Amino acid sequence: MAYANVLTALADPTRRHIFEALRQRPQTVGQLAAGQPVSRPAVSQHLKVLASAKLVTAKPQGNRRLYLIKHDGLNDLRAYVESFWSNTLSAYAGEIGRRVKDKK
Amino acid sequence: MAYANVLTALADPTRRHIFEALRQRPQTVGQLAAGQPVSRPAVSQHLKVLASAKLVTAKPQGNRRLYLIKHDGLNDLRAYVESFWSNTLSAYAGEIGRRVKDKK
DNA sequence: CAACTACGTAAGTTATCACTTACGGTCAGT
DNA sequence: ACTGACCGTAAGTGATAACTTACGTAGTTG
Repeated sequence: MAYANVLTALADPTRRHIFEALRQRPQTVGQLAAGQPVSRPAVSQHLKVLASAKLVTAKPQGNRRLYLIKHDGLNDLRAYVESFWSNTLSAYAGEIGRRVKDKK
Repeated sequence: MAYANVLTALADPTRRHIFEALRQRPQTVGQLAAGQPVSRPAVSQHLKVLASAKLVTAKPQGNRRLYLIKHDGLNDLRAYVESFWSNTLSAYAGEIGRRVKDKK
């Protein structure tokens, strides 16, 4: 059920921008805010959501906090997406037979 | 960029329930509404969102509309998730240690 | 034709969420 | 200790979105 938090976290465009900015390299809150059209507190709030979804983590360094991506944070979502690929086809096969189009 | 619509579509819990109900078997709007705690028009609105995200499609059958999952609708999201797996690790290599000294 | 069914859409309400400014706390440097 | 930089949180506001009821439309049946 952890993919639910991941989906809601990545549904927001600003949050995706932040997440993809961290994909390039770890960054502090100020650096992230500089690359976004929103204020710094807004970035902090978004980072809080991303952290609660286990997508990012903070590494305090003196005065600042360096945020970086948790690589295994997408595992649940990945598994969820993968499961649809093989599951629905077989489930549909018994239900409506040949009407499922095989686009391949 | 199509994964954005997919993310927002699957971010809503009710919409996920509908989507996963269709995963079992194709269903009409009335059947879907019977399995959900919301009204039938609400299900119709959710199906509209799912259809615009290319996650489901409708197959009119006489009086009713049979909805079923579009299997390739998750391809963009899948590719998006997959791309993170291999990309971030290499991008992060050697970056953290350098950031410690980096003063901005 | 009339009545019923199944569905989509319009209109309106309410709750949620993303954003702002203001404030408090922590750390480094002077 | 004082000052400034960096950051998180509180409080308040505006917009969005999920839901409701009411209505319109297309198809089926008697």
